[in-house]
Amino acid sequence: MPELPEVETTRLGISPHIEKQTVHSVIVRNGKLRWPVPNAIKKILPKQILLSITRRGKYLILEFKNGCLLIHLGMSGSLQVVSPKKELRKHDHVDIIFKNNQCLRYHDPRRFGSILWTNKPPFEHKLLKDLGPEPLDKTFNAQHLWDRSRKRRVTIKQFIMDSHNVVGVGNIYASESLFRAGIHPRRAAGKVSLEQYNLLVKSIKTVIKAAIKQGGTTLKDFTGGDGKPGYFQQRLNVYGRKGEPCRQCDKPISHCVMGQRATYYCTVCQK
DNA sequence: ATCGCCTCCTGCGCGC
DNA sequence: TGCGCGCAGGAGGCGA
Repeated sequence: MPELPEVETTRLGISPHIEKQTVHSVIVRNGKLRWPVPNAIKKILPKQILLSITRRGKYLILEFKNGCLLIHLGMSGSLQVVSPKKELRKHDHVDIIFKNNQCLRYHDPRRFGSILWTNKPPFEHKLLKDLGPEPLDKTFNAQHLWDRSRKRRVTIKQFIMDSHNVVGVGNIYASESLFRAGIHPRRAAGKVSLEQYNLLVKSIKTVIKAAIKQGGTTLKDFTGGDGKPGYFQQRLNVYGRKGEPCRQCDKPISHCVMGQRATYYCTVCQK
């Protein structure tokens, strides 16, 4: 389950091999992702130069002269740059082969990810245009969350996982940052004070920065591709630790389901 | 406008 | 050891 740090690490890993390169061909072995992979890309992309790879939230944006490829890794997706001749694994659904004999290979067992094409500027695309700020941007601050949360009754956990409020806070980081901020995940977003949002924003930034740093050290080899997601290396305080002692107070970590998502917290340290 | 539930899919872990 | 079942999970879509 790639979180934002894994997506950013992926971007940094693949860019040097394929940026400014010309597409030779596209192979779609299984286009049944979250949405169908548009057949048109097989015609559109060849001979086009990949101008840049950027990121917005968990979307990778591959910019070409006449449009953009938007790639989301979903839960189990990954991208690797490999030799086009490299033996296929199960679930290697799409190859974008470049004239420098490098192949961008999309792998996704659960097929929750997506590969889309848009002719318009990418930020006008329906999936990108209403996204909230990047968590590490200065516009992501306590005032922003406080303003958006007035009179909102959704839980604070669901609120920070909503990409319209801030992008890149996945299920793991939501539990972890709420623990760091001492906020109970079930609190109504509208009842969280500005002061607490200040703590929460700091926590989110800290957790994500640490993960990006980790990702950079553990996922650097994108041409070989045996990297493990950064957060596996991270010391998790609550996520997946149901019944284990809280690292701050020793009380067993609690678990519940919120909005269909596993949620972990400490009833003593989080109010 | 907001909220809560559903859906896509496979691998894994658990129980027997 | 092997089988089958149930569940997790990102996030858009939809009905209430």
